[in-house]
Amino acid sequence: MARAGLTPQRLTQAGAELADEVGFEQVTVSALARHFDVKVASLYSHVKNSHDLKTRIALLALEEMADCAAEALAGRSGKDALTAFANVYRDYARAHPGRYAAAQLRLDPETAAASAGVRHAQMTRAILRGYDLAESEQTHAVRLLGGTFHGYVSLELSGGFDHSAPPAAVSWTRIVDALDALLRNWPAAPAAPAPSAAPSAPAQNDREI
Amino acid sequence: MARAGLTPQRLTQAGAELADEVGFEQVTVSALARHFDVKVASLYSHVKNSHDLKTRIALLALEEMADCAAEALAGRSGKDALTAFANVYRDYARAHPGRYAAAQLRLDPETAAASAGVRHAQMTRAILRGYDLAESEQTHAVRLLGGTFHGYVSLELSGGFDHSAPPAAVSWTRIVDALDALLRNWPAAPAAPAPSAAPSAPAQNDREI
DNA sequence: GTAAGTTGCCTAAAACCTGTAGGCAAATGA
DNA sequence: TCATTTGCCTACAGGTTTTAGGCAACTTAC
Repeated sequence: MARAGLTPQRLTQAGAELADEVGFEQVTVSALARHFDVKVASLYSHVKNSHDLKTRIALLALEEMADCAAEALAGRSGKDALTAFANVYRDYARAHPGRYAAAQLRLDPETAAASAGVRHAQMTRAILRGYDLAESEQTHAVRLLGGTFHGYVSLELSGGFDHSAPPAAVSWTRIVDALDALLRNWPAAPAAPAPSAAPSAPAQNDREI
Repeated sequence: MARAGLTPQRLTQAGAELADEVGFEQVTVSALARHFDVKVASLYSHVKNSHDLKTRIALLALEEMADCAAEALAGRSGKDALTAFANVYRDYARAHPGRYAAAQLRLDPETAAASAGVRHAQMTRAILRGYDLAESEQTHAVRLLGGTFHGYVSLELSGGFDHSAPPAAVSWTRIVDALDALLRNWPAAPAAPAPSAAPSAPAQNDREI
């Protein structure tokens, strides 16, 4: 019988496309086998298991996002860079919701460390060079940007902004403006507490619900 | 034979607990049946199907989060309210990762409109009363806060901050500080573009990757 | 060109999850 | 007590995951 020409790369690519069409959750070894018109068991020579397949799709998505971001950042700095970076993030998620969901897959530490997620974080840090932040504040700012971009896009994709005005794109622009303003006027860190002093701001809510 | 005393409520509650133990993804009708030491088919008299079960867990989580937030907000305003609200959000997610994941389930519009998610959004808006924002900017600010809180917590839970200093709790505090500063110095909206003018800032990246 | 070795896809089968249909027994209530 | 409702059951059909082992199609070496 003719061979289908399966490879891990082709499976990953097809899996990514399938994810964008029907959602990352629906990407299954069976569905992929149907797509290649091949028996399910055949795929197990190319990917270890279902989780391996999903991980490969996640890594592909992270790679693509980092590539887009790198291209968008080239030659830009300051607010221009921040805006370009933010838009790449949102545009990618909207164009490729399945891959974007894949990129959110929790990777085991070694895989994550070897992924393009690291490049992404480095680029976020590079953007901050256009702002005047103390070294000790940079990680906080990186996490703020990462969290905000991811959170906003994630809420938008899940339909959270669908039924209220204004359109999500308008808020997005204003939010990037606001983050730019925030980075230019980053609040001073509070004085470090004396070593033996009680914590200055106890958690306000740590009870079990 | 003795009856197990199943009800939709008990199933939902047990499902929520199971989600916190093994992850929302792993909550299945079968697993729940095992928990009650009952045959799988028996559950289908109480919940319509697997999706119905998950939706009920999501609604429970949204309800609990809104209750916690309401309690934390009582008697507070300004930065105090912002901090309390933010901490409720993060603390709930850390204490109940499975329920938190459930709360992210995409609900159909009617279900979402009837859920406690609405209350949550109203509380966010209430917090903004402590700041001096133009009416037209409030929705943007609500979306910024929602996105940032959700995004940060989501990244933290998925382990994104595990392998870098400082601890996630430290950045969290600084980020809430920064958001407070931002809300107190919200940047002016740019002048509205003339009706027939070209868009002032074309998207920087809308190509297909 | 052909024999040997490798690779690729196959069949078969076990285990688990979802969901439907119909049945019997326990609870309820007149 | 008898009829009805309710709750959990058995049985079954269909789908996904994963392993084991087999044969045919490629590749390579002589």
